[in-house]
Amino acid sequence: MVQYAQALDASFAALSDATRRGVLERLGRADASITDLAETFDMTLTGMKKHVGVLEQAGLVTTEKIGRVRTCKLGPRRLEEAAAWIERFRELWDARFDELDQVVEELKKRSKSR
Amino acid sequence: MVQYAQALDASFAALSDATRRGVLERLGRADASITDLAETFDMTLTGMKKHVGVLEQAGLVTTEKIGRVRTCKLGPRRLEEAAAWIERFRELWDARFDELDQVVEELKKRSKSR
DNA sequence: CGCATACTGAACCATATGGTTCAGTTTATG
DNA sequence: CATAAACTGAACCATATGGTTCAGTATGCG
Repeated sequence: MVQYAQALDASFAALSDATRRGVLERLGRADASITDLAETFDMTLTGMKKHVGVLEQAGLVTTEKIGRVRTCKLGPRRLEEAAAWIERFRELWDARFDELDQVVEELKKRSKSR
Repeated sequence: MVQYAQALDASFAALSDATRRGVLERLGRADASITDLAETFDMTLTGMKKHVGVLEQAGLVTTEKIGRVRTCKLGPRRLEEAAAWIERFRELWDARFDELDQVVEELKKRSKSR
């Protein structure tokens, strides 16, 4: 259960940066080298490499170095867990709000009778 | 579009901590005071207050202080955006993998004809 | 070989994060 | 009124994050 939590930590943390979300979208269109990505997001090679490292660590991206070039591509579908967490939580959330809706209805009735 | 990105940053960042995810789940069951939450997660009041602050900042939680007690409850459904981003991305992801399947097929054909 | 390309690693920097303690303030309650 | 409870804010700490520069290493190409 702890590992599961850590995986979620890593996934959500990886998604919490706009540049990294952009990289994921970019890689959704086509594989790219570090240089490609660095240029697209106007950043140094070193900086982009760190972002890719974070994504790779989270399992969202895989990379392979062939010759001089490291090619980045989308990794296995690690977002399933994150999506599942949100989904599970939304159900809970909805249940909670349904409860609140009832309270609101109750208040409306009361204000009318005043 | 920038605000939208920042909202996503905040949502995902808020979810990237196991304690905060736990707080959300806890609040899904019932509203709670800072003291309640601090005890549940074995943490100082001050520490918990910071976590609640992060969740509130991200719009995932709202709080109201009545008398001495600040009551925390789930906020408006801010996770919709986050869920939507992941969902949109998953479609892209699936498309990408389908595409790759096609490329693989293409390569198989070529290698046969060579 | 010689040079350019593509990446890598170390070091550095400013700021953020996750936590603490300690010293208040405000609000019950006996 | 006195004391306890519940929170708040400031200060501090260690570590992480997001970025840079600089100095390499490894590879491809003419």
